[in-house]
Amino acid sequence: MDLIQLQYFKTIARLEHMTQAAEELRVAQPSLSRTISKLEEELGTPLFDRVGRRIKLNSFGESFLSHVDKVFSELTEAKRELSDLSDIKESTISLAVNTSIFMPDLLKKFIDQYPYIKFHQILATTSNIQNLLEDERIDFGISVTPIVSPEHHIIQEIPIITVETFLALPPGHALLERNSIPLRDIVTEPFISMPIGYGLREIADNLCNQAGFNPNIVIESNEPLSIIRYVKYGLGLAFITPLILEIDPKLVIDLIPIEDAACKGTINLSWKKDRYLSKATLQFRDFVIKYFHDLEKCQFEHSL
DNA sequence: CGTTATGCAACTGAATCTTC
DNA sequence: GAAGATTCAGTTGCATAACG
Repeated sequence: MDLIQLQYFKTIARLEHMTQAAEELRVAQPSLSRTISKLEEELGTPLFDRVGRRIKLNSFGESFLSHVDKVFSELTEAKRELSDLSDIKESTISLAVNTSIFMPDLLKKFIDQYPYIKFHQILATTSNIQNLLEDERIDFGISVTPIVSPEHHIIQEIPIITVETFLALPPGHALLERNSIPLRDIVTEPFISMPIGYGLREIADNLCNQAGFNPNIVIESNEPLSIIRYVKYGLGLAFITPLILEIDPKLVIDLIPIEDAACKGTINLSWKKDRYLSKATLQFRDFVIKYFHDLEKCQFEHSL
């Protein structure tokens, strides 16, 4: 039994399709078929049920897969640990986020301090972040809504900053006279919004759902600067967090608090418990916590 | 027709043998 | 003992059979 066989097995178990697995693994389908047959022969039990021209992981296969996953997980951990020990400075940290507003500023400041660390960042929904962490395909998740329940035992999640969502209004808008606005008063207003998948969109959708309406989104953009410009041009209202204004001083817009209680939330940092964290990832985690601590302090001072 | 399994030839790499 | 040749087991890809 060797790692190639286990790698092949893992792929077929995931896809439950021999031809697709062969394509993904870049080997000929017959070779893959033969390799798995030999593995099954060696284990003394079939790992897949052949139903007609379909193959399906059976109970032996499921049991074996959980052990194979552990083997690969151990090897990955070992590689990372050795990489640390040999002081390899080419560390890469992978992240999945559902809010990217502060990422350029955060990463710029981190890379200024740790220029040898590289990043791989993807945008993901809250539930995708949870899956990616569980599969160890990312080191950290950053989300504007909690990704797991507190009793979840695989993922560790900590709130790193409290944020309040405000309404951004165009200059001269009638509602600017008010000190605060209940959501029921803006049911018919047009909105500028982040696309689905972004945290701010999740927050906006949740707020509107709780207030009992679907927002009339006239423009979607994933660029905060564009959203603010559209609002300034009077094309609609937008839900935004003042954090964005702290990070980019060029952005100036009138904000009105929302009366509904649900508009306050936290940005959360999450990672997989019991996983070996390299020096680079530990440095990053500490940096993120401090970054948001400073940002919150700054936000608080401005509000005084 | 699409998918998996099988026969066969070619290739690969490790072990062993031969030659110098 | 080192370098090249040979052997052999295991793996791979191509062609194709079997199957639904």
